[in-house]
Amino acid sequence: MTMMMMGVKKKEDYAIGSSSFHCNYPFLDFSDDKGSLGFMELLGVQEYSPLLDLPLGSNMEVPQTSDLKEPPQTKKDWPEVTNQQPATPNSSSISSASSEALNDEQKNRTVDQTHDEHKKTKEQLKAKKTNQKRQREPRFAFMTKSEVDHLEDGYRWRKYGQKAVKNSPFPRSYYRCTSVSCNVKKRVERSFSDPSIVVTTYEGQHTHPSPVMGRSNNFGSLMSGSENYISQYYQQHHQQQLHVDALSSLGFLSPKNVTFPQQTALSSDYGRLQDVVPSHMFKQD
DNA sequence: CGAGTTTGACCCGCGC
DNA sequence: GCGCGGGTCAAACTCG
Repeated sequence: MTMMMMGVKKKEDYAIGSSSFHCNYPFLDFSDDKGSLGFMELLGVQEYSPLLDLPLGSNMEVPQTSDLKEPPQTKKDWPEVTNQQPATPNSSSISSASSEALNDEQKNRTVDQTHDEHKKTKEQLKAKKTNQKRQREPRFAFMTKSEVDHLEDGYRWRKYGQKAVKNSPFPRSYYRCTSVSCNVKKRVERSFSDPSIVVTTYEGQHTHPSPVMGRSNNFGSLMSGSENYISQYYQQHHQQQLHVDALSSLGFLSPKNVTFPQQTALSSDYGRLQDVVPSHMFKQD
């Protein structure tokens, strides 16, 4: 699907909520697709250094950087959760109901076994922690204006947690890619300062193609459409190869097919999608 | 019945 | 050492 089929409108064509911040990012219209998204605005892409967990390309224009909940952190160990599940889920769980049904001997045995398992797991984790320098997966935060929290992006996700965010009425949801051996995670949360903004943070690389890419897919369309814009953005910041790698790892674009237009094609107001997409591609009302 | 969600408990790092 | 907050686990639950 192309950008034209998807429809692109200028921001000023929309009035969403009470948001009043200035934005130079593309505004994508899904209204002529059959999906339920309606509209979605890509507000910014934030990349994080895998080593320091600090945002890269810090001069990127993001409306409200405080919306990106990743605090600037120094070298901090990154929890190594992938493939570190307890070996025996059943024995590691302590259920009061089941414990009551057991006699004392069985209870003690079960508890001992449970403790052993916990101890084992902990020791294994500890050993790994001390022996391995853990490295963070690259992370990218997408700020989008959307009516829905969990945006369809072409991959299947399983929610594994939800936490209340401090100083925010909106919870943060944790998702993991459902594909086996794929450890990509993402966090989704709404901005406290502007509830119409959804901040999606991706972490890791998909080890498989998108299961639904190729079919009519809203977010896939968005990313294929906005990849040009994003690529150009990073070209401006001399990080094109890094970002191409990153986006391709997320399944958003194919490095082979990426072409960078001439630098001169970019105006000083490079953030506008209008500047990177021929004007005839815009749907005018 | 399998896949996905909910949710309380737990772990861990960090700041004080 | 302690409390707080972020992140994850996993049993219970829901849904198709």
